[in-house]
Amino acid sequence: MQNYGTILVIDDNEAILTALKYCLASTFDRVMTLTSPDSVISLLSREQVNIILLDMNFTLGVNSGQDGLVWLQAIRKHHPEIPVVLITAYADVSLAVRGLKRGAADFITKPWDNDELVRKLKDVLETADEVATLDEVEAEHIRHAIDRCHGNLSKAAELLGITRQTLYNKMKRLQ
Amino acid sequence: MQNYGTILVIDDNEAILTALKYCLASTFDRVMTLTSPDSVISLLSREQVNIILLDMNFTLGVNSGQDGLVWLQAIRKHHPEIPVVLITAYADVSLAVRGLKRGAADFITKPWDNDELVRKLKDVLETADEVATLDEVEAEHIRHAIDRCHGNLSKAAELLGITRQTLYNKMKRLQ
DNA sequence: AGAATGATGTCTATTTTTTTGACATCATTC
DNA sequence: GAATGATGTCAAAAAAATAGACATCATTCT
Repeated sequence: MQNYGTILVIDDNEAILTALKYCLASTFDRVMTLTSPDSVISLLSREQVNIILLDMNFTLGVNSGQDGLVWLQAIRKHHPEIPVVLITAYADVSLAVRGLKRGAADFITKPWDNDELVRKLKDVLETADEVATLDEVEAEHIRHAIDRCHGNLSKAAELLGITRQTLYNKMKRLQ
Repeated sequence: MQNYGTILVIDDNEAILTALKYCLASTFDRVMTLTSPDSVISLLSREQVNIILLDMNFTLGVNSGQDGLVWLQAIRKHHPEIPVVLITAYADVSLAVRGLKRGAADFITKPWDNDELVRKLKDVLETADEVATLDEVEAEHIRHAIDRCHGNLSKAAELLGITRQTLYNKMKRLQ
C-alpha cells in the first residue's frame, strides 16, 4: 500500500461517509470522518491531516453551498498547507468557481466514481506544490511585476519596493 | 463612462460576437473581436488589451473545450498579465475546474446575463491583483514554507534556500 | 533512564547585497 | 528642439546574508 497519509472526510450523510471510508481505506493510512465541520478546526490542531474532502451542504434544506465555502475559508485560514477537495451533490459551475477561487484544490460532484475520486485525491497530494526557493519566488514575482509594467523597470522597481539599481542587479544575477 | 480599457472577445459565432459587442460597448473603451483564436498571440503583441473573453469551443462538432484550454494556456504563457475569462455553452464543472487551474480569471456559461457578465468582467479588472512588494511576497512565502514544515525552522530554511540564521532574522524583522 | 541526535537562540567575523547619489545617454512627450 | 523620464553604470556607505561556533532545550532510540 502506498503511503498517502491521513484523509479527513466531512459529510453530514452517514451513509456517504461509510461508503467513502471503504473507498478510501486502501489508499490512505487513516480515514477520519466528521459529520459536521463544527469541530474541524480543533480537530486539525490536534491531529495531523494530509488532505481534506469537504462536502458543501450542511444546513438542512439549503443547498447553496454557502456553508461549505465558509468552512473552506476557515480551514484555509488556519491550515493553509492542507489541501481541501470539495464535493457536492449539484454540478454547480458557479459554486465550483467560487470554491477554487477560495483555494480549493479540486471540485468533485456526486455521484462520484470511486476510481476517479481516488485518482484526483492522489493527484492533489502528488502535485501539492513543493516549497520553492526564496530566490525562485523572487524571480517569478519580479517577472510578474515587469509584465504588469510592460517592461518599464523603473515603475516595476517602485512597485516592488526596491531601487531601480537593485532590480537591475537582480535581473543580471537571475540570468 | 468608466474607463475599463480594451476588451478582446474571441468567439466563432458572429451573432454572439455582435451581441457581446453591443453589451460591452458601454463599459469598455474599445471592444475588439476575433472569430478564431489563431491570430490572438500576434494581435496581443501589437495591441494593448486589458482583458480577454474567450469562448471554449472552436473545432466544429467538438465541445470538449479542449481547444479553449489550449488557447488559454498559450495566451497566459505569452501575456500572463492579461486576465482571461472563459465562456462556454455547456455548464461543465470539470471544464470550469480545469480552466481555473490553468489560470482563467472566471468562468461564464451561455446563455449569459448581460448585467452579470459585465459585473464579473469589471470585478476581474478591479481585483486584478496589485503587484505586491518583494518584502510582502517574501514574508508570505516564508509563512507558507514554515506551515509546510509544521514550524520546523531548520527544515523551512533549507527548503527556502537560505540559512537558518537568515530565516531567523527575517522573521524578527517581518514581525 | 541515559545517550544520541536534532532544533533553537545567539554571537562574531567575513562576504554579499542594497542603498544612495551621481552622471551620461537614449526615448518620448510636448 | 527642449523637457522629461528611462536606462546603463559607478563608487562609497549601510544593511543583510553566510559560515562557523556554542550552550540549551526536545525528541527519538536503545
